[in-house]
Amino acid sequence: MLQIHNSLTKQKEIFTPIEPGKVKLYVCGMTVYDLCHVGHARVMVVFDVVTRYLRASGYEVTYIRNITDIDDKIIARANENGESIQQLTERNIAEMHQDADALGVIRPDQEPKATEAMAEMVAMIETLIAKGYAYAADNGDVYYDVSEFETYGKLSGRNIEELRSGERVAINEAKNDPLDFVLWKAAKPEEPSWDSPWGQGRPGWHIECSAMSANCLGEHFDIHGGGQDLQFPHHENEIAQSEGAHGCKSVNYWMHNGFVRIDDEKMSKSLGNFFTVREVLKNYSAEVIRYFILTSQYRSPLNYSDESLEQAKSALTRYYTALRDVDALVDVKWQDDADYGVRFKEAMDDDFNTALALSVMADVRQALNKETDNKQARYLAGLLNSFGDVLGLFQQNAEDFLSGGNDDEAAKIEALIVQRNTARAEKDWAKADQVRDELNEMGIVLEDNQGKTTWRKA
RNA sequence: GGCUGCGUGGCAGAGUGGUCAUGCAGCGGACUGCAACUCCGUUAACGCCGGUUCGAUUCCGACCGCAGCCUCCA
Repeated sequence: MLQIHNSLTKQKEIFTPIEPGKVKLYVCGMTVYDLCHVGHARVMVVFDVVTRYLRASGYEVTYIRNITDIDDKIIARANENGESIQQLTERNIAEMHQDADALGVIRPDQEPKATEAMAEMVAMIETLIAKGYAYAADNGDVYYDVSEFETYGKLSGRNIEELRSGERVAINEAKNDPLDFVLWKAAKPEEPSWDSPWGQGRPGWHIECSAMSANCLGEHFDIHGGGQDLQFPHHENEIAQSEGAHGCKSVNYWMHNGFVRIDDEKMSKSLGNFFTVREVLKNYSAEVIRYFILTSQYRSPLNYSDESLEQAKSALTRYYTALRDVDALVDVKWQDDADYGVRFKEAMDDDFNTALALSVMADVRQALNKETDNKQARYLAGLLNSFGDVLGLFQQNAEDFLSGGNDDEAAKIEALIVQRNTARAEKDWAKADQVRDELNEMGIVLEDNQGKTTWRKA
């Protein structure tokens, strides 16, 4: 039975969907003013695996991941670049898709954009005002009156008193209370704006997710995910908005993934210590990044380092080496496997423990390497692929992974291998080793197996 | 300051009241012309101090250290 750690209750709970057999999932996606970094990659990969596993478990999943395409940073960046907001956001959306595709992340069923949900947002704000949860200020802004929402703070484990005593609450004279948050911002000159009952303006950040999730999934849905940093205030405010406007519980299970860190510090744009996916891809294949992300449970911090990437690369190389020479059966389903399959399920059912699931796969790999019976070996390889489908691993041809995309050099490498094998046949070891050294310098490792020589990228 | 969470072997990272994680690396061996791959074996851990217990890395408490949130952030 699947258990999910619910941020709302801070404990693992048995997952029960609202509608049997169906799961409605909403994840907060990117604000598209720049390229994705490894932290964004983690969110995408984690919830990709959640979706894949739910589907493999028989659920029909509707997966929504929004795109924030209007906010302060976007406006600022577009101005800096001297381009339109649309140019900036469209380009970054394309870049994001490129990264996500490289990482083997399946596209969400819908990717709603904030700018395409203006009518829904305005309507929701009107409802909130009508119900007394929000007020229009003199300056044209509309604010949410936090004191009106009784359970404000339930997600982040705070109460209004605590928040009020915090040192960093910004002072804003238009608000009745510093804790109130903005639903609608009056337009400043030169800023993009939309019509509203409160004049020209644009939405606050939080309202878009309340509007779009309700729009795509309904007022009450199963799982809402995102990075841990969104828990407060973003998701807290989302609850206040959605539940205030709709008068019902909005989300059953809140899932928050841990941060990617560098030297024990959160990787973030504001700290400037981030690596974009694009940068990392120059040195490591996307699948290595994906494997690295899956080596830790999604709620744990994940420390980014070259060493960790190297470890992931070595581990993945061993899997592909094991898979390379076997003609895997294609119709193997891990769900039918009484040994490894059961252990894999137990791991994944326990709040998507991919780290533990990978250890099961390591056992399968070893069994595969030891297996002398060809039929059984083909089964084990198929099993490994079947697990890989859930984690989004082993989706490429083993040869392609191991050659590291060195196709242009392949002919040269093959020629050198022939040279070396000729030398070996003549027992000219000096010559054979010299050729191998030459290949090593090209970053190519040779493997002599059962009279056959294969190569891979180091 | 308030609120969360965390501290496991060289590194990464699961987990458990009393036999094993696993991966990377290391060491010894088999295989190999030598390597690589693979296999076999192997080393090594549970922040600190108390408490509960027959027994605690695992439960409880104090302490120390770290991170995150309280402001935009995945």
